[in-house]
Amino acid sequence: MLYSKSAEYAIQAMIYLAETNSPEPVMISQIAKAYNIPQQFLAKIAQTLVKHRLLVAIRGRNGGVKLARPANEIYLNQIVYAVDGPPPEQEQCVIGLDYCSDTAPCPLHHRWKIIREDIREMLVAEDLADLALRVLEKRKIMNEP
Amino acid sequence: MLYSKSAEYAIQAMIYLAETNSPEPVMISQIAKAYNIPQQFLAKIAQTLVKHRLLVAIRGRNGGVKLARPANEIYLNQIVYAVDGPPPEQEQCVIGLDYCSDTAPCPLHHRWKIIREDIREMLVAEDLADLALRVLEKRKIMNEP
DNA sequence: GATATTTAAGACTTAACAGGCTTTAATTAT
DNA sequence: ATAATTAAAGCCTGTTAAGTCTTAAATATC
Repeated sequence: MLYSKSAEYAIQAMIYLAETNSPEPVMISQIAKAYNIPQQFLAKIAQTLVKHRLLVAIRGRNGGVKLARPANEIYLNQIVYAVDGPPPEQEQCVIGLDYCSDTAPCPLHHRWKIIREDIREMLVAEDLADLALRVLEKRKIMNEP
Repeated sequence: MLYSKSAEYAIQAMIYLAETNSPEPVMISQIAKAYNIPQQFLAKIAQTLVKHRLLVAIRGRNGGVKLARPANEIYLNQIVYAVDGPPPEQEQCVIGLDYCSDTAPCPLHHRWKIIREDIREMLVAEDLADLALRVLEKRKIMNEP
């Protein structure tokens, strides 16, 4: 809906790294197992994240990946942008009209604009440290009977 | 974003029919030209809309398609549903977690729930008569110097 | 009834996404 | 040095969305 499956996996993996918060690198196989992500596929996604400097990779024994900077400095939109590519220069009309603007709006323009902005804000506002914390809370709830 | 390209074309075509508001059927080729939709592709989409009783098709000379009922009784979500298929039984978690609910929510759950509901409401609320009217207004604005 | 016109239907092509498999390169431990 | 381990990189496969092409069926006009 908001991003590709690859971006979804990327978010999960980054959250996992923020959760464990380990100074040592974490193996991709371990992340894949924890979130049930196809390992080879995640490996390729990780490469992209390394290239975009969201992850740092260490090869060889005791290798793995870790966050390239503190979790509270990494935001969802950065991850999505890195994996799915940059958002379109010009906003696309929601019903696909060639021309659609504030002054000559399509029927859904104003209503959609608000929603689109809400989505943008959500992805811009949420950082990995926050997300990891709330995932841990979720685990706590789920482990209670 | 909200629906497939096919559904987008379907919406455009249905709006066109609501705009012209003709008791006579309108040829698919004419609709395709008006909204710059690949004709054969639109023909196939139209078949789907006929099967879902949103359109009525008349074959042969002077044939074409027309709305199966008054424009103000056709809503966007019905079109999207017809073309893209029914929405999933269970809402998918926005970051792809296996289990995610109000009581054990993923980090984005509450925030996303509101947005998702806004989208649903938009598609449920807008009917073709309304949309056609606003498209006509748009045209008027665009034809002014 | 023959013909032209229009949708219906199905096979086919193309591109992108999701995922798998194998080899290479880097690094650590022995 | 050598072997083991781990990410990097490349190529291959399956699936789906998007779009094209061809033939069949229905219908109005002549």
